[in-house]
Amino acid sequence: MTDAESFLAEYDPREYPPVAVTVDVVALTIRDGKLCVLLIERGEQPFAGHRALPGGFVRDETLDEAARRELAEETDVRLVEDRVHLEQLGTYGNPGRDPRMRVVSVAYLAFAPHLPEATAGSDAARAYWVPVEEAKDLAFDHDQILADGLERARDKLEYTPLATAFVGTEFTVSELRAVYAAVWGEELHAGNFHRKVLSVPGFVESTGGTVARGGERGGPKAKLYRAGDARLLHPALLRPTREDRVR
Amino acid sequence: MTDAESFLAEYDPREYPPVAVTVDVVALTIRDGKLCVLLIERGEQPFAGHRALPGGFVRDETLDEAARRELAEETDVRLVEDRVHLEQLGTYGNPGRDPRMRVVSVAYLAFAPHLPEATAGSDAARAYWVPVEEAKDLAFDHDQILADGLERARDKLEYTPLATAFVGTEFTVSELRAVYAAVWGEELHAGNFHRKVLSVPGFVESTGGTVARGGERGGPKAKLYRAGDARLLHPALLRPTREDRVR
DNA sequence: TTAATAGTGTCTATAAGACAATATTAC
DNA sequence: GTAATATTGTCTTATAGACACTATTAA
Repeated sequence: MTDAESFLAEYDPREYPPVAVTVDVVALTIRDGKLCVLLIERGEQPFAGHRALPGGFVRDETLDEAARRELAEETDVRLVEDRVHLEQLGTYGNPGRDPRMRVVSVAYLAFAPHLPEATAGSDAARAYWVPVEEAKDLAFDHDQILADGLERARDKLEYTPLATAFVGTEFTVSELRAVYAAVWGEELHAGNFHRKVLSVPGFVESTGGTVARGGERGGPKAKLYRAGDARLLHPALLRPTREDRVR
Repeated sequence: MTDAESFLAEYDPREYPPVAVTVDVVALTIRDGKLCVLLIERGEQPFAGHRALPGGFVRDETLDEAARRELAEETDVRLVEDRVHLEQLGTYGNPGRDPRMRVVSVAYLAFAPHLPEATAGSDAARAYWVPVEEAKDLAFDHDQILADGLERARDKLEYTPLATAFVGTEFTVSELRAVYAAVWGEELHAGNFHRKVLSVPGFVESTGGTVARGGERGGPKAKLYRAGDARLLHPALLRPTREDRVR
């Protein structure tokens, strides 16, 4: 009798039915100033024809590795390897969330700088970026997972340098402000934002350079920055109008 | 062929080995001014004789229900049903974290007001509260899970009214301050803390009453408060000396 | 009375937000 | 030039933290 067998013998299989473990990934990026999520089109039942978050079974690997692998299978591997921030979001395991059997899904949240159309992966023909406000009626409980992911992203923008994960290695303050605007869904005062970002120790550091040319319709050349070494923003960049979220 | 069978037939069982799903609970309370965690003594291999977080297999129930059930099995059910705050902490599934087979554990974090010695549950003889600084060398990866739970607790005290989950339905500002001191591991200035707590809308509301008598060694009778309706503290009660945690 | 604790007042430095002003650049 | 944008300045209000102070109560 192996360890695994004696372990399994401890319980009645009827009381502990077989469980499958999957990972699902909420991958977020910003395209054309809009916050977008990576979705796939389901071909089979259940939820055939519906859109869903990319995901799949966990193999002989860590959960983090499984999430990174699933993401790499749907988008450009090269980009995914380097600069994608990946963190665990939560685990969803209600009985019945998958009609076929008990499936416990560990959801991950990924933040990526502007990515090209997802066409390089193996299943890439089925994967595409969708503005988050258009991502409705997803398969399984993926509407809930997406909602939780968005809430997490909005929160973490406040007190972590996460916004820098959505831009290139060098960026302007305006680009960073556009990230906050896209994720929070509201415009921010340019002047106050600028001063605030530069006042947080370790959030950004100057490269000394500037962009090659000003904006499309005029304006000075903006200075370039890179991400600093801060892991937490202090003071934080709090969202305006928290009142509705407080009670 | 049932749905489950066809589902399982999609993959090679050698590539997707069987997985067990468990819940583990980091249950925290405050006893004698110290932050304590509920631990059990393991009787069997592996890690026989080691202490571990309470936990067990997920049955035909939600993950939340599983966590609540496991907690109830180790402590007083009546108390657990009402006033315990329970939230998902994270999921731990590295291959090899359990030497017997692949086990994915969904960890939960529980906050409870001062609880009696854990003696009422079925396995209660093995369960006891341990000051967190003495909870070392736990089984499996439970040291890491506990560390993550403590970090989460310390963070949430800052921007949520979580501290009220550690005290009774009616409490004094001093009792609340003792919670912060125990969880953060540092004393807080009584006067500033007092004014700050009362200034956060919805954090606490006055009951109109006071305690029956002052402190052991003198002092006025403190006013009593109950938890307010705020779900987020604004402004937050930030920990002092964040510098070391920022970089 | 004494010591301990609850609760308030005050002052300073920092931060947030409103808003104005200046500077630079594409067209 | 004109319009757009980057960046800085100023002012008001809110907050954090240090510290002093008063009030109340058990022993």
